[in-house]
Amino acid sequence: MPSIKDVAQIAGVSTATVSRVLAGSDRVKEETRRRVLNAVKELNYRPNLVARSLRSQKSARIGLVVSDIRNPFFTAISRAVEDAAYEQGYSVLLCNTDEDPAREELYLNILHDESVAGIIFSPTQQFSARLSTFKSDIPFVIIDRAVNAAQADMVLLDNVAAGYELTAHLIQNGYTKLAGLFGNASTTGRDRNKGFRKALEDFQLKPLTEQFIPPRIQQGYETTLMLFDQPNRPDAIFTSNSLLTAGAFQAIRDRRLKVPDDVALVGFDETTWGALVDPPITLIAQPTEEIGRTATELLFQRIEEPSRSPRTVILKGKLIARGSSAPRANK
Amino acid sequence: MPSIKDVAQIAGVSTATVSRVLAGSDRVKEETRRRVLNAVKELNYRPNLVARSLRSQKSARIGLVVSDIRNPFFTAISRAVEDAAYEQGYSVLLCNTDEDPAREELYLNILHDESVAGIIFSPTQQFSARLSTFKSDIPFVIIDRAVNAAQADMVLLDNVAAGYELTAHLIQNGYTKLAGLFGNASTTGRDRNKGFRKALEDFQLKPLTEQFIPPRIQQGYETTLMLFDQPNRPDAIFTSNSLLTAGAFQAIRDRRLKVPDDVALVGFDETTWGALVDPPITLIAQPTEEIGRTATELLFQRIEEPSRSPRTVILKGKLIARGSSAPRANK
DNA sequence: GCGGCTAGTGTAAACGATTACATTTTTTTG
DNA sequence: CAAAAAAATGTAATCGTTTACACTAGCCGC
Repeated sequence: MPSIKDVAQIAGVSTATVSRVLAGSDRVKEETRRRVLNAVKELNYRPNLVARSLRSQKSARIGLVVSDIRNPFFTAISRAVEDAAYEQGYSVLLCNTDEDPAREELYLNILHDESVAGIIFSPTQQFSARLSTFKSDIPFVIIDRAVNAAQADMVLLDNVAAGYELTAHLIQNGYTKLAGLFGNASTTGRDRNKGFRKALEDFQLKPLTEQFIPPRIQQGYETTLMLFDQPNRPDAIFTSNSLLTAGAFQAIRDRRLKVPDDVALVGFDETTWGALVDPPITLIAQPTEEIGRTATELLFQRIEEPSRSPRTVILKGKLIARGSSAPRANK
Repeated sequence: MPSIKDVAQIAGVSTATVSRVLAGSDRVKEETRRRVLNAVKELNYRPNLVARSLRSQKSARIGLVVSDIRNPFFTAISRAVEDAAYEQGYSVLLCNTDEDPAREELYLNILHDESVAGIIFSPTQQFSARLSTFKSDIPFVIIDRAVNAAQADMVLLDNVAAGYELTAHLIQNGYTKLAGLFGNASTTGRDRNKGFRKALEDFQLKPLTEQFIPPRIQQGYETTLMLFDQPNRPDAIFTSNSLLTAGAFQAIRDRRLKVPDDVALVGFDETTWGALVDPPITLIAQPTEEIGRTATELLFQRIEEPSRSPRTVILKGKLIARGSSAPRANK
């Protein structure tokens, strides 16, 4: 493995000069630069990033901490972050917390030890609470979930508005007995619940029920079955993320109910399957590409200038109305 | 940020001793060890992995290079790899090639520069061809796709057998005019095609058509529409991966055809949606957790002992028969 | 009582880059 | 043309570890 010394020797210069050429400094004669670049090519030299990192006390790596990579939302986000990062010559360390605060702590430590330049992070609710006490020398950007300790950069969806819009859509299409399934792992579920309530209130309705449960397919499934076993059955189910939507959909099928005639179903996040099932699912699509890209850009800006005042970017979701919430037939 | 020097000073020993304690060497007096550990705790010292990595010329990072993180198969794999790696104290650098050989090369270089300890890699077909010439000092394990240059560790599905089983299933259920959609980016599609052909041959049938196309939803969609425009329409469609399955399914819906009465559909990989659509999709499920875990273990073994003879692990898929290929009604 | 062991510890040289500072070479200028 | 300024390059310290080697102290056997 050639090192900078080998290059220096071949080019007949000092390592300092090689370093300068590679860093793109302009304080180097054109002819020297050529000699160095030739030597680099000849040896097929590539600088050792570990050494560079140690000496310069920074690295071209960022960490991405998500709560479940199998959630299509986070898959899409990580894809976007990775693309944006690589465009800037950064690589991405991906961490999966499974909504487990202990794993969150573990991974943040690891990322710290790895000297990442920054972290993009979707924290659990438990962690958010401690975030104010968690003072970090590493720049970070929060995505998807609001945290109170507002001295952090954030990229969020306007969840209250989205929840409102989705609920209003249901009501306007004639549904009145609404049940809500909300993820309990983050503020996202709570905010979407706020919008849900607000819409019901504005239309002078009451929610049939509101369930805060772990954001898992299985939980969505079980809870939905349970709803159907109640005497007063909902005519529409609002789910606050795609895993719950999938679980609810499955439960509806297993009970051989018709969507939307027996029960309507709406949720969040565009997935492969949302448009494939029959009927296709009405949902609020999040601009995942934009969220990931914005978060990455915000992070780079903060790395650049650590003391800049924190900013929060709030993006709008887009209602995609489909068959699962079609206007209610008169009964 | 405390360094090993600070710890040494507080404990009243040399940095060498601190290092020995941390490395778990036994050549350290019990009392000294206690003093050092106390100092570590007091300072909340965490060793700098970059420095360690530079000095010891190894790192606790591995690279995972997949062709499309949005493919649920790779999502599941990366999840499994990450879990297995972290159990050993390793972190994972995730790279996305999009089936693009240029990006493959880029990322392999980056991983090399980052001094990863090893790489888990699903190469494109183009790259596989060059793999024999690509001699790397970094241990790596190939997953999902066979490469000819057999001096590499591999973890593969028995794709020929899986293709055979899935095809035989269709035939036994009464379908005779089979069309096959195969991904053209890797050997996977080709191997599954082999099984497809073999089964047809064994049952003395001829394929209606075989299409090798990019493994994208859009391609699956367009190709399927095209099939329906041919005079001789298939009564069953075999797809070699879940993105093609999704595309085909969409095309079938758009043409308002009934599954399986008008046309049956089978594919690969368990996805969230496979069981949700109506009818649910018959498929070969891959043991993703096992593939990821095995690959990671193989990689650690090779890191441990670089000269060991390469081994190939071949795992079996599991046929999950569902409605989309139900026995054909007599016509 | 002395050479040889062993256990425990310290000293200092790596690892491969960057960079402050020093030095040399070239150009400008009065 | 000499002095000053600017440009180009080199020297060597440094980042935070690990580790080969050296060293000390205590103990053993003869």
